[in-house]
Amino acid sequence: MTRAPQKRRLETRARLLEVAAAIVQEQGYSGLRVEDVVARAGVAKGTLFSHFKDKDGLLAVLIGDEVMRLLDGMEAGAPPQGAAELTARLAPHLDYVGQDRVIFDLLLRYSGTTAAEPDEVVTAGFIRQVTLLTRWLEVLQTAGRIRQDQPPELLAEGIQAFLNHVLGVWFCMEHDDETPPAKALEPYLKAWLKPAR
Amino acid sequence: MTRAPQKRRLETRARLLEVAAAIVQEQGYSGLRVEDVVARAGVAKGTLFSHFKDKDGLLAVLIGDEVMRLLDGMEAGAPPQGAAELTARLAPHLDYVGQDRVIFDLLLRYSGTTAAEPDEVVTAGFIRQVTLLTRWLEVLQTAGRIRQDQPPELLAEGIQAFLNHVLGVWFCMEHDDETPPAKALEPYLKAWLKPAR
DNA sequence: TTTTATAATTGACCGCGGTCATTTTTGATT
DNA sequence: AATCAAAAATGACCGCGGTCAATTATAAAA
Repeated sequence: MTRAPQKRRLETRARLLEVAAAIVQEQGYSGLRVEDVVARAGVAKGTLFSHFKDKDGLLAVLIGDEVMRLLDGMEAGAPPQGAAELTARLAPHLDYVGQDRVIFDLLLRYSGTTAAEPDEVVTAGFIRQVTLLTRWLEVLQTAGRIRQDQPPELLAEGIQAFLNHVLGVWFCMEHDDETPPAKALEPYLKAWLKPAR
Repeated sequence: MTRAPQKRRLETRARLLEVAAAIVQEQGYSGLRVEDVVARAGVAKGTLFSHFKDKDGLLAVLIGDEVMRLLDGMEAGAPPQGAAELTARLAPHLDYVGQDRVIFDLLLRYSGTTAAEPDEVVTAGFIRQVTLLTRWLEVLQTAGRIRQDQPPELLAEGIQAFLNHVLGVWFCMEHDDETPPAKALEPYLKAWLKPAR
């Protein structure tokens, strides 16, 4: 008979996340070192890896939480009225992911998965985002403001592809180019959602 | 006055690449360890890092070469006659990249760059692929077989986005799903290139 | 040939993520 | 209280990518 996780353990886990979030706040995602986290949390290194599969597993929870918060904001507002407005609604997401390559890499690594395990907040976020997009697109389709010849799921996943594309280009440019992701996304969305005969 | 790289140095570099390619052949990209390469090449570790920025830099050359070979094959054949045939022409690329996550990650990291440095074969390959796609799409446009309302460059880069998308999903599935990237790509291409009013 | 500046190479060393046999804590059982 | 098994935590240890001051090889200058 296996026992449920005890209170003390959950506290430790919470403290680890708390400390990690604080360090990210101070030094950015790329500055997060496992040794710092465990030191400030007052636990041994092995403990961290008993709570999270690896460093990415820890980051996934942090980033997943943030994505969830962004999605709360997106869901709260009114659905977009047209293809152009869609870009604006996605801008917060692009801004967040675009600020640090670590976020982007991690989201890419997990964002295609459909099976959601307890800790996989990232995966859950991905599913939620595609679901939200699909719902929006359905509305736009019935309103006749975008193409109707494709299922909304396909269109939604296509938008995901474009999101990642413009972000990938953004990071490869190393910010020489001053075209922010949100701006770069527009032509793709316009062409992708344009009504077809 | 700086001197040109000497013969001996070039030989060392060539030997490193040779050995690395052999090890990849035997154990796959993920099995490549820097220590093995330098051991079999008969040089010190530091030497490798004077020839390549880091491990990825070495892999980039290997993978870039392979991509170039694939592109030779693509350019040799006749251009595709329609949107559907495009998928088939891209299949070799998808098969190659889809075989190992390391390849995918590395190509993603570099594939957005436009500035090509001497060693950046990956970048050169990316540019060449987009150029080739653009040329094909131009032909298809004048033949009236795909949409004409968007510049071929945009359509080409959109295809890149879809390529990466289906590959990303492919790797996240960990091969539970039996839909190969080439198959998954089709609906996106059809919808993306479909003539619009 | 000797000297000299620079190119090329070396390998001890470091940082950091991750492991695992061992120890400590905990909560149920007698 | 004493005993015991499972859970949790520990920290010495490892693998491996990457660095850099020191050393050696090389080609031009004197």
